[in-house]
Amino acid sequence: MGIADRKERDKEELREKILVAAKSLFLEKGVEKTSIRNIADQIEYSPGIIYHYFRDKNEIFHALHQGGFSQMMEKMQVLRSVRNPMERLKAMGSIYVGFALENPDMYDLMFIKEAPIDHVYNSEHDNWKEGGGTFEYLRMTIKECAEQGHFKGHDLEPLTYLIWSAVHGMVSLNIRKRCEVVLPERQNTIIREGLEEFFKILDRL
Amino acid sequence: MGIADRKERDKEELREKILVAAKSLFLEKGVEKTSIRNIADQIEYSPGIIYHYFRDKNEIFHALHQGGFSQMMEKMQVLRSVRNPMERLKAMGSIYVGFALENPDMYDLMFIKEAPIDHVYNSEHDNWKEGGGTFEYLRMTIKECAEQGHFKGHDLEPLTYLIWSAVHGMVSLNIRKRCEVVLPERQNTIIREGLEEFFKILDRL
DNA sequence: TGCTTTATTAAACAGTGTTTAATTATTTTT
DNA sequence: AAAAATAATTAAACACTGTTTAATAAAGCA
Repeated sequence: MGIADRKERDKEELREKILVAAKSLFLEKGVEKTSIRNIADQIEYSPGIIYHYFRDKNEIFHALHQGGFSQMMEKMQVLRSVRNPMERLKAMGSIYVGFALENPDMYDLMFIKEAPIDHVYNSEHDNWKEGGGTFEYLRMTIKECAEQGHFKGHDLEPLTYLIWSAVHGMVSLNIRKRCEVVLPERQNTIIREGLEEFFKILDRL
Repeated sequence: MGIADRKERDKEELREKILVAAKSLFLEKGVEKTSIRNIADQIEYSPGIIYHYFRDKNEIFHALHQGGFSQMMEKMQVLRSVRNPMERLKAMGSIYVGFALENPDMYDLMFIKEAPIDHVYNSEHDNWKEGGGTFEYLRMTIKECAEQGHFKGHDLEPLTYLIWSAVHGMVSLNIRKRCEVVLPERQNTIIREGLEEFFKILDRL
Protein backbone atom coordinates (compact mmCIF):
# COMPACT_ATOMS: atom_id res chain seq x y z
CA MET A 1 0.00 0.00 0.00
CA GLY A 2 3.10 2.22 0.09
CA ILE A 3 2.65 3.32 -3.49
CA ALA A 4 -0.89 4.52 -2.99
CA ASP A 5 0.29 6.34 0.09
CA ARG A 6 3.07 8.06 -1.78
CA LYS A 7 0.64 9.07 -4.53
CA GLU A 8 -1.63 10.44 -1.86
CA ARG A 9 1.28 12.43 -0.45
CA ASP A 10 2.28 13.72 -3.88
CA LYS A 11 -1.26 14.85 -4.49
CA GLU A 12 -1.35 16.50 -1.10
CA GLU A 13 1.96 18.16 -1.89
CA LEU A 14 0.68 19.85 -5.02
CA ARG A 15 -2.47 20.89 -3.19
CA GLU A 16 -0.27 22.48 -0.58
CA LYS A 17 1.85 24.18 -3.24
CA ILE A 18 -1.29 25.70 -4.72
CA LEU A 19 -2.38 26.95 -1.31
CA VAL A 20 1.02 28.45 -0.51
CA ALA A 21 1.14 30.21 -3.87
CA ALA A 22 -2.46 31.39 -3.60
CA LYS A 23 -1.89 32.69 -0.09
CA SER A 24 1.18 34.70 -1.01
CA LEU A 25 -0.58 36.14 -4.05
CA PHE A 26 -3.87 36.82 -2.23
CA LEU A 27 -2.08 38.61 0.56
CA GLU A 28 0.15 40.51 -1.85
CA LYS A 29 -2.30 41.60 -4.54
CA GLY A 30 -5.67 40.77 -3.01
CA VAL A 31 -8.03 37.92 -3.80
CA GLU A 32 -9.89 39.70 -6.55
CA LYS A 33 -6.78 40.72 -8.40
CA THR A 34 -5.13 37.33 -8.23
CA SER A 35 -5.98 35.16 -11.20
CA ILE A 36 -5.93 31.40 -11.49
CA ARG A 37 -3.31 31.90 -14.18
CA ASN A 38 -1.17 33.87 -11.69
CA ILE A 39 -1.29 30.97 -9.26
CA ALA A 40 -0.56 28.47 -12.02
CA ASP A 41 2.41 30.56 -13.14
CA GLN A 42 3.81 30.63 -9.63
CA ILE A 43 3.69 26.87 -9.19
CA GLU A 44 4.80 26.29 -12.81
CA TYR A 45 1.77 24.24 -13.80
CA SER A 46 -0.99 24.91 -16.28
CA PRO A 47 -4.10 26.74 -15.04
CA GLY A 48 -6.32 23.74 -15.57
CA ILE A 49 -4.58 21.63 -12.95
CA ILE A 50 -5.89 23.83 -10.17
CA TYR A 51 -9.41 22.64 -10.90
CA HIS A 52 -8.36 19.09 -10.08
CA TYR A 53 -7.56 20.13 -6.54
CA PHE A 54 -10.17 22.83 -5.91
CA ARG A 55 -13.67 23.14 -7.29
CA ASP A 56 -13.17 26.85 -7.94
CA LYS A 57 -11.42 29.97 -6.72
CA ASN A 58 -13.76 30.21 -3.73
CA GLU A 59 -12.66 26.83 -2.44
CA ILE A 60 -9.07 28.07 -2.36
CA PHE A 61 -10.23 31.14 -0.47
CA HIS A 62 -12.03 28.96 2.07
CA ALA A 63 -9.10 26.68 2.65
CA LEU A 64 -6.97 29.70 3.54
CA HIS A 65 -9.84 31.21 5.53
CA GLN A 66 -9.89 28.15 7.78
CA GLY A 67 -6.13 28.18 8.15
CA GLY A 68 -6.37 31.71 9.50
CA PHE A 69 -8.63 30.68 12.35
CA SER A 70 -6.34 27.85 13.33
CA GLN A 71 -3.48 30.32 13.37
CA MET A 72 -5.42 32.74 15.59
CA MET A 73 -6.55 30.05 18.01
CA GLU A 74 -2.92 29.04 18.31
CA LYS A 75 -2.09 32.51 19.58
CA MET A 76 -4.99 32.43 22.01
CA GLN A 77 -3.57 29.40 23.81
CA VAL A 78 -1.52 31.55 26.18
CA LEU A 79 -4.81 32.73 27.70
CA ARG A 80 -5.07 29.39 29.48
CA SER A 81 -2.66 30.62 32.10
CA VAL A 82 -4.70 33.75 32.86
CA ARG A 83 -6.99 32.89 35.76
CA ASN A 84 -8.77 36.22 36.33
CA PRO A 85 -11.52 36.41 33.71
CA MET A 86 -11.38 40.21 33.33
CA GLU A 87 -7.63 40.04 32.79
CA ARG A 88 -8.24 37.22 30.33
CA LEU A 89 -10.81 39.29 28.48
CA LYS A 90 -8.40 42.18 28.11
CA ALA A 91 -5.54 39.89 27.11
CA MET A 92 -7.85 38.40 24.49
CA GLY A 93 -8.39 41.86 23.06
CA SER A 94 -4.66 42.47 22.89
CA ILE A 95 -4.02 39.17 21.16
CA TYR A 96 -6.86 39.77 18.74
CA VAL A 97 -5.53 43.19 17.82
CA GLY A 98 -1.99 41.84 17.67
CA PHE A 99 -3.01 39.11 15.26
CA ALA A 100 -4.88 41.60 13.08
CA LEU A 101 -1.98 44.05 12.92
CA GLU A 102 0.60 41.35 12.24
CA ASN A 103 -1.55 39.62 9.62
CA PRO A 104 -3.75 42.38 8.22
CA ASP A 105 -4.46 40.62 4.96
CA MET A 106 -5.31 37.37 6.66
CA TYR A 107 -7.57 39.27 9.04
CA ASP A 108 -9.16 40.91 6.04
CA LEU A 109 -9.76 37.48 4.57
CA MET A 110 -11.28 36.19 7.81
CA PHE A 111 -13.50 39.05 8.95
CA ILE A 112 -13.88 41.74 6.32
CA LYS A 113 -13.94 40.28 2.83
CA GLU A 114 -17.41 39.34 1.69
CA ALA A 115 -17.95 35.68 2.35
CA PRO A 116 -18.66 33.97 -0.98
CA ILE A 117 -22.38 33.37 -1.32
CA ASP A 118 -22.15 29.68 -2.04
CA HIS A 119 -20.57 29.01 1.31
CA VAL A 120 -22.47 25.81 2.10
CA TYR A 121 -22.62 24.77 5.72
CA ASN A 122 -22.30 21.04 5.28
CA SER A 123 -21.89 18.41 7.97
CA GLU A 124 -18.12 18.49 7.81
CA HIS A 125 -18.19 22.21 8.40
CA ASP A 126 -16.02 22.83 11.41
CA ASN A 127 -17.58 25.70 13.28
CA TRP A 128 -14.63 25.94 15.61
CA LYS A 129 -12.18 26.80 12.88
CA GLU A 130 -14.63 29.14 11.20
CA GLY A 131 -14.56 31.57 14.09
CA GLY A 132 -17.55 30.35 16.03
CA GLY A 133 -15.09 28.86 18.49
CA THR A 134 -13.40 32.14 19.17
CA PHE A 135 -16.72 33.86 19.76
CA GLU A 136 -17.85 31.03 22.00
CA TYR A 137 -14.69 31.47 24.04
CA LEU A 138 -15.32 35.22 24.29
CA ARG A 139 -18.88 34.54 25.43
CA MET A 140 -17.64 32.16 28.13
CA THR A 141 -15.05 34.61 29.37
CA ILE A 142 -17.59 37.42 29.61
CA LYS A 143 -19.96 35.10 31.45
CA GLU A 144 -17.22 34.37 33.95
CA CYS A 145 -16.65 38.10 34.37
CA ALA A 146 -20.36 38.50 35.07
CA GLU A 147 -20.19 35.75 37.67
CA GLN A 148 -17.47 37.71 39.40
CA GLY A 149 -19.73 40.73 39.62
CA HIS A 150 -18.96 42.60 36.41
CA PHE A 151 -21.41 43.80 33.78
CA LYS A 152 -24.32 44.30 36.20
CA GLY A 153 -27.53 45.26 34.43
CA HIS A 154 -26.24 44.14 31.05
CA ASP A 155 -27.63 41.61 28.61
CA LEU A 156 -24.59 39.43 27.99
CA GLU A 157 -25.24 38.27 24.43
CA PRO A 158 -25.45 41.74 22.85
CA LEU A 159 -22.70 42.94 25.19
CA THR A 160 -20.45 40.20 23.87
CA TYR A 161 -21.26 41.25 20.35
CA LEU A 162 -20.55 44.88 21.24
CA ILE A 163 -17.17 44.04 22.75
CA TRP A 164 -16.16 42.02 19.74
CA SER A 165 -17.44 44.80 17.48
CA ALA A 166 -15.45 47.50 19.23
CA VAL A 167 -12.18 45.67 18.66
CA HIS A 168 -13.10 44.53 15.18
CA GLY A 169 -14.23 48.05 14.31
CA MET A 170 -10.94 49.65 15.27
CA VAL A 171 -8.96 47.07 13.36
CA SER A 172 -11.11 46.98 10.26
CA LEU A 173 -11.34 50.76 9.88
CA ASN A 174 -7.57 50.78 9.98
CA ILE A 175 -7.15 47.94 7.51
CA ARG A 176 -9.58 49.47 5.08
CA LYS A 177 -7.83 52.81 5.41
CA ARG A 178 -10.57 54.90 6.99
CA CYS A 179 -8.26 56.40 9.58
CA GLU A 180 -7.21 59.51 7.70
CA VAL A 181 -9.85 61.38 9.67
CA VAL A 182 -7.96 60.74 12.91
CA LEU A 183 -5.38 63.35 13.93
CA PRO A 184 -2.37 62.60 11.68
CA GLU A 185 0.15 62.39 14.52
CA ARG A 186 -1.88 59.66 16.19
CA GLN A 187 -2.87 57.49 13.26
CA ASN A 188 -0.14 54.94 13.82
CA THR A 189 -0.95 54.38 17.46
CA ILE A 190 -4.69 54.93 17.42
CA ILE A 191 -5.64 51.27 17.70
CA ARG A 192 -3.50 50.48 20.73
CA GLU A 193 -4.55 53.76 22.34
CA GLY A 194 -8.18 53.03 21.56
CA LEU A 195 -7.72 49.62 23.14
CA GLU A 196 -6.31 51.29 26.25
CA GLU A 197 -9.42 53.46 26.51
CA PHE A 198 -11.52 50.36 26.05
CA PHE A 199 -9.70 48.63 28.92
CA LYS A 200 -10.32 51.61 31.18
CA ILE A 201 -14.01 51.33 30.39
CA LEU A 202 -14.11 47.58 30.94
CA ASP A 203 -12.36 47.92 34.29
CA ARG A 204 -15.19 50.12 35.54
CA LEU A 205 -17.99 47.81 34.43
CA MET B 1 -25.98 80.71 -25.26
CA GLY B 2 -29.15 78.63 -24.74
CA ILE B 3 -27.93 75.89 -27.00
CA ALA B 4 -24.67 75.38 -25.18
CA ASP B 5 -26.61 75.34 -21.94
CA ARG B 6 -28.99 72.69 -23.21
CA LYS B 7 -26.08 70.60 -24.42
CA GLU B 8 -24.52 70.97 -21.01
CA ARG B 9 -27.77 69.79 -19.45
CA ASP B 10 -28.03 66.84 -21.83
CA LYS B 11 -24.49 65.83 -21.00
CA GLU B 12 -25.23 66.14 -17.31
CA GLU B 13 -28.36 64.08 -17.85
CA LEU B 14 -26.47 61.15 -19.35
CA ARG B 15 -23.86 61.40 -16.63
CA GLU B 16 -26.67 61.16 -14.10
CA LYS B 17 -28.21 58.20 -15.93
CA ILE B 18 -24.88 56.39 -15.76
CA LEU B 19 -24.64 57.08 -12.03
CA VAL B 20 -28.20 55.92 -11.35
CA ALA B 21 -27.63 52.74 -13.33
CA ALA B 22 -24.25 52.11 -11.75
CA LYS B 23 -25.65 52.67 -8.28
CA SER B 24 -28.54 50.25 -8.72
CA LEU B 25 -26.18 47.64 -10.18
CA PHE B 26 -23.42 48.18 -7.60
CA LEU B 27 -25.89 47.87 -4.76
CA GLU B 28 -27.60 44.89 -6.33
CA LYS B 29 -24.67 42.79 -7.50
CA GLY B 30 -21.69 44.50 -5.89
CA VAL B 31 -19.08 46.75 -7.46
CA GLU B 32 -16.74 43.97 -8.48
CA LYS B 33 -19.41 41.96 -10.20
CA THR B 34 -20.90 44.87 -12.10
CA SER B 35 -19.30 45.34 -15.50
CA ILE B 36 -19.12 48.46 -17.62
CA ARG B 37 -21.11 46.50 -20.17
CA ASN B 38 -23.82 45.86 -17.57
CA ILE B 39 -24.12 49.57 -16.94
CA ALA B 40 -24.11 50.32 -20.68
CA ASP B 41 -26.85 47.75 -21.21
CA GLN B 42 -28.99 49.31 -18.51
CA ILE B 43 -28.80 52.81 -19.99
CA GLU B 44 -29.07 51.43 -23.54
CA TYR B 45 -25.82 52.94 -24.76
CA SER B 46 -22.61 51.33 -25.91
CA PRO B 47 -19.91 50.57 -23.29
CA GLY B 48 -17.50 53.07 -24.77
CA ILE B 49 -19.66 56.08 -24.00
CA ILE B 50 -19.11 55.63 -20.28
CA TYR B 51 -15.45 56.55 -20.73
CA HIS B 52 -16.49 59.94 -22.05
CA TYR B 53 -18.10 60.76 -18.72
CA PHE B 54 -15.84 58.92 -16.27
CA ARG B 55 -12.13 58.22 -16.50
CA ASP B 56 -12.64 54.65 -15.31
CA LYS B 57 -14.75 52.43 -13.11
CA ASN B 58 -13.17 53.87 -9.98
CA GLU B 59 -14.37 57.35 -10.81
CA ILE B 60 -17.93 56.07 -10.90
CA PHE B 61 -17.37 54.43 -7.53
CA HIS B 62 -16.09 57.69 -6.07
CA ALA B 63 -18.97 59.76 -7.36
CA LEU B 64 -21.38 57.41 -5.59
CA HIS B 65 -19.12 57.29 -2.53
CA GLN B 66 -19.40 61.04 -2.14
CA GLY B 67 -23.15 60.94 -2.66
CA GLY B 68 -23.42 58.54 0.26
CA PHE B 69 -21.81 60.98 2.66
CA SER B 70 -24.10 63.80 1.56
CA GLN B 71 -27.03 61.47 2.16
CA MET B 72 -25.81 60.59 5.64
CA MET B 73 -25.12 64.19 6.62
CA GLU B 74 -28.66 64.96 5.54
CA LYS B 75 -29.97 62.49 8.10
CA MET B 76 -27.71 63.95 10.78
CA GLN B 77 -29.33 67.37 10.49
CA VAL B 78 -32.01 66.52 13.05
CA LEU B 79 -29.25 66.44 15.68
CA ARG B 80 -29.21 70.24 15.62
CA SER B 81 -32.25 70.27 17.84
CA VAL B 82 -30.65 68.04 20.48
CA ARG B 83 -29.09 70.34 23.05
CA ASN B 84 -27.68 67.82 25.56
CA PRO B 85 -24.40 66.54 24.11
CA MET B 86 -24.67 63.04 25.58
CA GLU B 87 -28.17 62.71 24.17
CA ARG B 88 -26.84 64.01 20.88
CA LEU B 89 -24.03 61.46 20.94
CA LYS B 90 -26.46 58.62 21.46
CA ALA B 91 -28.84 59.95 18.83
CA MET B 92 -25.90 60.12 16.45
CA GLY B 93 -25.25 56.43 17.06
CA SER B 94 -28.87 55.60 16.32
CA ILE B 95 -28.88 57.60 13.11
CA TYR B 96 -25.58 56.07 12.04
CA VAL B 97 -26.88 52.56 12.61
CA GLY B 98 -30.18 53.44 11.01
CA PHE B 99 -28.46 54.70 7.90
CA ALA B 100 -26.29 51.60 7.71
CA LEU B 101 -29.21 49.21 8.09
CA GLU B 102 -31.39 51.07 5.59
CA ASN B 103 -28.58 51.42 3.06
CA PRO B 104 -26.29 48.48 3.76
CA ASP B 105 -24.71 48.47 0.34
CA MET B 106 -24.10 52.19 0.36
CA TYR B 107 -22.58 51.84 3.82
CA ASP B 108 -20.43 49.06 2.47
CA LEU B 109 -19.29 51.36 -0.30
CA MET B 110 -18.50 54.15 2.15
CA PHE B 111 -16.79 52.36 5.02
CA ILE B 112 -15.96 48.76 4.21
CA LYS B 113 -15.00 48.32 0.58
CA GLU B 114 -11.32 48.80 -0.03
CA ALA B 115 -10.72 52.35 -1.15
CA PRO B 116 -9.21 52.30 -4.64
CA ILE B 117 -5.47 52.87 -4.40
CA ASP B 118 -5.34 55.71 -6.85
CA HIS B 119 -7.62 57.83 -4.70
CA VAL B 120 -5.70 61.07 -5.08
CA TYR B 121 -6.34 63.71 -2.46
CA ASN B 122 -6.29 66.73 -4.72
CA SER B 123 -7.12 70.31 -3.81
CA GLU B 124 -10.75 69.97 -4.81
CA HIS B 125 -11.07 67.01 -2.51
CA ASP B 126 -13.93 67.81 -0.18
CA ASN B 127 -13.03 66.32 3.15
CA TRP B 128 -16.45 67.06 4.54
CA LYS B 129 -18.26 64.87 2.09
CA GLU B 130 -15.67 62.13 2.37
CA GLY B 131 -16.53 61.40 5.96
CA GLY B 132 -14.01 63.60 7.70
CA GLY B 133 -16.85 65.96 8.49
CA THR B 134 -18.89 63.32 10.24
CA PHE B 135 -15.90 62.31 12.34
CA GLU B 136 -15.16 65.95 13.13
CA TYR B 137 -18.73 66.36 14.33
CA LEU B 138 -18.42 63.26 16.50
CA ARG B 139 -15.21 64.63 17.97
CA MET B 140 -16.89 67.95 18.80
CA THR B 141 -19.85 66.23 20.41
CA ILE B 142 -17.62 64.06 22.58
CA LYS B 143 -15.61 67.12 23.57
CA GLU B 144 -18.83 68.80 24.67
CA CYS B 145 -19.70 65.72 26.70
CA ALA B 146 -16.29 65.94 28.36
CA GLU B 147 -16.90 69.60 29.16
CA GLN B 148 -20.07 68.55 30.92
CA GLY B 149 -18.12 66.17 33.12
CA HIS B 150 -18.23 62.94 31.15
CA PHE B 151 -15.28 60.75 30.10
CA LYS B 152 -13.08 61.68 33.06
CA GLY B 153 -9.61 60.19 32.80
CA HIS B 154 -10.00 59.43 29.13
CA ASP B 155 -7.92 60.55 26.16
CA LEU B 156 -10.57 61.97 23.87
CA GLU B 157 -9.02 61.29 20.45
CA PRO B 158 -8.66 57.51 20.85
CA LEU B 159 -11.95 57.44 22.76
CA THR B 160 -13.65 59.05 19.78
CA TYR B 161 -12.10 56.47 17.51
CA LEU B 162 -13.23 53.71 19.87
CA ILE B 163 -16.80 54.95 19.93
CA TRP B 164 -16.94 55.18 16.16
CA SER B 165 -15.35 51.75 15.93
CA ALA B 166 -17.86 50.12 18.24
CA VAL B 167 -20.77 51.22 16.09
CA HIS B 168 -18.98 50.59 12.84
CA GLY B 169 -17.90 47.17 14.07
CA MET B 170 -21.43 46.04 14.88
CA VAL B 171 -22.74 47.24 11.56
CA SER B 172 -19.91 45.93 9.41
CA LEU B 173 -19.82 42.48 10.98
CA ASN B 174 -23.51 42.27 10.20
CA ILE B 175 -23.15 43.52 6.63
CA ARG B 176 -20.31 41.15 5.90
CA LYS B 177 -22.30 38.27 7.38
CA ARG B 178 -20.14 37.42 10.38
CA CYS B 179 -23.10 37.20 12.74
CA GLU B 180 -23.88 33.50 12.41
CA VAL B 181 -21.91 32.99 15.60
CA VAL B 182 -24.47 35.01 17.58
CA LEU B 183 -27.37 33.08 19.08
CA PRO B 184 -29.70 32.46 16.11
CA GLU B 185 -32.81 33.86 17.78
CA ARG B 186 -31.06 37.19 18.35
CA GLN B 187 -29.26 37.71 15.06
CA ASN B 188 -31.90 40.04 13.65
CA THR B 189 -31.93 42.33 16.66
CA ILE B 190 -28.33 42.08 17.77
CA ILE B 191 -27.24 45.46 16.45
CA ARG B 192 -29.99 47.48 18.11
CA GLU B 193 -29.55 45.47 21.31
CA GLY B 194 -25.80 45.95 21.15
CA LEU B 195 -26.41 49.66 20.72
CA GLU B 196 -28.61 49.63 23.82
CA GLU B 197 -25.80 48.05 25.83
CA PHE B 198 -23.48 50.68 24.44
CA PHE B 199 -25.79 53.46 25.57
CA LYS B 200 -25.93 51.99 29.07
CA ILE B 201 -22.14 52.10 29.17
CA LEU B 202 -21.93 55.65 27.82
CA ASP B 203 -24.45 56.86 30.38
CA ARG B 204 -22.14 55.72 33.16
CA LEU B 205 -19.01 57.37 31.78
C1' DT C 1 -25.36 73.65 -48.90
C1' DG C 2 -20.54 71.97 -47.13
C1' DC C 3 -17.31 72.05 -43.06
C1' DT C 4 -16.20 71.28 -38.33
C1' DT C 5 -16.96 69.66 -34.04
C1' DT C 6 -19.07 66.62 -30.97
C1' DA C 7 -21.37 62.32 -29.56
C1' DT C 8 -21.57 57.64 -30.17
C1' DT C 9 -20.38 53.22 -31.57
C1' DA C 10 -18.12 48.89 -33.33
C1' DA C 11 -14.18 46.45 -33.07
C1' DA C 12 -10.14 45.12 -31.10
C1' DC C 13 -6.72 44.05 -27.16
C1' DA C 14 -5.32 41.89 -23.30
C1' DG C 15 -6.92 40.07 -19.44
C1' DT C 16 -10.32 37.00 -16.45
C1' DG C 17 -12.70 32.14 -14.48
C1' DT C 18 -13.90 27.88 -16.10
C1' DT C 19 -14.76 23.70 -19.14
C1' DT C 20 -13.56 20.52 -22.72
C1' DA C 21 -11.17 17.32 -25.16
C1' DA C 22 -6.74 15.78 -26.17
C1' DT C 23 -2.23 14.32 -24.54
C1' DT C 24 1.18 12.54 -21.72
C1' DA C 25 2.63 9.72 -17.79
C1' DT C 26 1.87 6.11 -14.69
C1' DT C 27 -0.10 1.89 -12.89
C1' DT C 28 -2.39 -2.50 -13.55
C1' DT C 29 -3.39 -6.45 -16.08
C1' DT C 30 -2.48 -9.78 -19.41
C1' DA D 1 7.69 -7.14 -21.54
C1' DA D 2 3.44 -5.57 -24.08
C1' DA D 3 -1.15 -4.00 -23.86
C1' DA D 4 -4.88 -1.98 -21.59
C1' DA D 5 -6.68 1.06 -18.19
C1' DT D 6 -6.30 4.80 -15.25
C1' DA D 7 -4.65 9.01 -13.66
C1' DA D 8 -2.28 13.50 -14.18
C1' DT D 9 -1.62 17.29 -16.96
C1' DT D 10 -2.16 20.38 -20.62
C1' DA D 11 -3.71 23.20 -24.73
C1' DA D 12 -7.43 25.26 -26.58
C1' DA D 13 -11.71 27.11 -26.42
C1' DC D 14 -15.82 29.80 -24.37
C1' DA D 15 -17.86 33.54 -22.55
C1' DC D 16 -16.81 36.98 -19.88
C1' DT D 17 -14.07 41.43 -18.05
C1' DG D 18 -11.99 46.80 -18.30
C1' DT D 19 -10.23 49.76 -21.55
C1' DT D 20 -8.58 51.93 -26.00
C1' DT D 21 -8.85 52.79 -30.89
C1' DA D 22 -10.48 54.26 -35.05
C1' DA D 23 -14.55 54.71 -37.64
C1' DT D 24 -19.25 56.50 -37.93
C1' DA D 25 -23.33 59.25 -37.10
C1' DA D 26 -25.31 63.57 -35.51
C1' DA D 27 -25.39 68.36 -34.62
C1' DG D 28 -24.02 73.16 -35.03
C1' DC D 29 -22.12 76.66 -37.76
C1' DA D 30 -20.48 79.09 -42.10
